[in-house]
Amino acid sequence: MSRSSPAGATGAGEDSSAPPRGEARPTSTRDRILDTALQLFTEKGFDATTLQEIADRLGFTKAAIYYHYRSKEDILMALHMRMHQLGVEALEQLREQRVVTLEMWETLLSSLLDEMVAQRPLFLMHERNQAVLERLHREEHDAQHEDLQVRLVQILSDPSLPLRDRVRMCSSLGAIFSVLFIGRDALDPGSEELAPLLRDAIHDLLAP
Amino acid sequence: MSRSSPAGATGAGEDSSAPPRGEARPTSTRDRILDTALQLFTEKGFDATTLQEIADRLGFTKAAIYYHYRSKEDILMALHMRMHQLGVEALEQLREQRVVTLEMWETLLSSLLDEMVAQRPLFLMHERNQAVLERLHREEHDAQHEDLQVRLVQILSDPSLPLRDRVRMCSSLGAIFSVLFIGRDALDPGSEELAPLLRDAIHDLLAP
DNA sequence: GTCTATATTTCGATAGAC
DNA sequence: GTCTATCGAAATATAGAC
Repeated sequence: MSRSSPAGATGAGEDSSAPPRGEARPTSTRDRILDTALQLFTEKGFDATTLQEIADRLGFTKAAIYYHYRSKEDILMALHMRMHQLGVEALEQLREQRVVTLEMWETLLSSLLDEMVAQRPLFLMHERNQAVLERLHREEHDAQHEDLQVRLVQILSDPSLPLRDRVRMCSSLGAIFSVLFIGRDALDPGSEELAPLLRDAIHDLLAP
Repeated sequence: MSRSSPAGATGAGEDSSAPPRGEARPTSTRDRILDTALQLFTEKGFDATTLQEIADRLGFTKAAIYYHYRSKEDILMALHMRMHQLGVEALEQLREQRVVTLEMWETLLSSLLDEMVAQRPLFLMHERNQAVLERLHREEHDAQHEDLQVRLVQILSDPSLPLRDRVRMCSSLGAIFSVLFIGRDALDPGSEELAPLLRDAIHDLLAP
C-alpha cells in the first residue's frame, strides 16, 4: 500500500497527467501493455489470456507488469475506462434532455458511429468479453458507475416514448454493432462507402 | 478410452437416440447438467464458471459430471451444438439458392426471430461467450464446421448483391440481436407487441 | 452413477536482488 | 523498471471404492 510506483491506488483510472508532451509520442510502457492486452483479450478472451503472454509479446517478464498495474483486472479496467470515456462523451450531447426524440437519437448514433469506426478494436474487445466485464462491474458499484449501459437502458425504457420508437432506436444501435462486428468479415469496415450506407439505413429506421 | 459410459467418444454430439419417449419428460442428468451450465455460463461466463459450482447447484459432486461429459469444454460444445442446429435449420431454407433476395432474407429473419425468442437463453449464452467459442472453433476445424457464421459471411459477402442491400441485411440481423440482447433490460422481450414492431422495422430496412 | 480422495498444472501475485 | 525465484490458490481431471 506504500509504493511510489505507477501502479498506485487509483485503481484503473487513466493517468490524467499525460506527461511527455512531445511530437513523436514515446508510448509509455504502461500504454504498450494496454495495447498488447487489448489484442490478446480480443483474440483469446480475458480469462484465457495470461500475463505471461502479454509479457512475452512485449519482450519482458510477467513480474515487470506488476510495476505498472496492480492486477490483471486492473488492466482490463483501464481498457474499459478508455472506452467508457468515449461513450460518456457521446451521451453528453443529450444530457439535460427531458425526452429523446428520434432526430436526436439519429444525431447521437451518427457521432457514435464515427467513434466506433475510429476505435473499433476497443469496442470489439468489449463485445467479446461481456461476461467478465459485467462481473467486474457488479463488484465495483462503489464507483461513479452510472454506467453507459444504465443510461442507455434509461433512455430506451422511457415510457413517454412509443414502444415502436424505442424498438427502432434499439434496432438502429444494433445495426451499427452488426455492421462493424458481425459483418466485419463480410463488409469491409474500412470502406469509405460503408458509413454513408449505414447512415441511410439508420435514417430509414428512424423515420416517423 | 474404453469406457462404457455416456461420456463416450462422440465428443459433444447430442445423443440422437432420445430414449425415454414419455409424456412427463424425465430430464436426463445429462440434460440437467446442460441446463445448469447454460445458466452459469451466461451469468458468469465459461471460464469463471467451475465444475464445482455446476455440481453444487445440481446437488452432487464434481466427479459425477465426468461420468456424463469428458471435459468442461465438452459441455460448452454440447450447448453450442444445440444452438448450431437451430441456425442450420433456419438457413436450410435458402440452401440451393444462387442468390439471396431481400425478400428471402426478410422471410429468413422472421423465422429466426421466432426461434431466438423461443431459445433466448441459448443465444444469450452464445453472445456472452464469443471469445471462448471462437477459440474452440479454431481448434476444431476437423469437424463438419461449415459453420453458421461462415455461411452468413458467405451470403453477406456475395458481390452480386449491391453493397447497400448487404448493409441492410446485416443491419436487420443486428436489429434482432439488439432488441433481444442489448435492449433486454429496456424492452420487455416477453411482450407480445415487441415481435410485430421489430418485424415492421426490419421490413422498412429491407424495402428496396 | 455418484462418492472421496488426490494427482497435476497453471497462473496470479509477491519478495527481493540488480 | 526489470529480473529470478517462489509461493499459494484454484481448478481440471483421474483413480478407485461403493
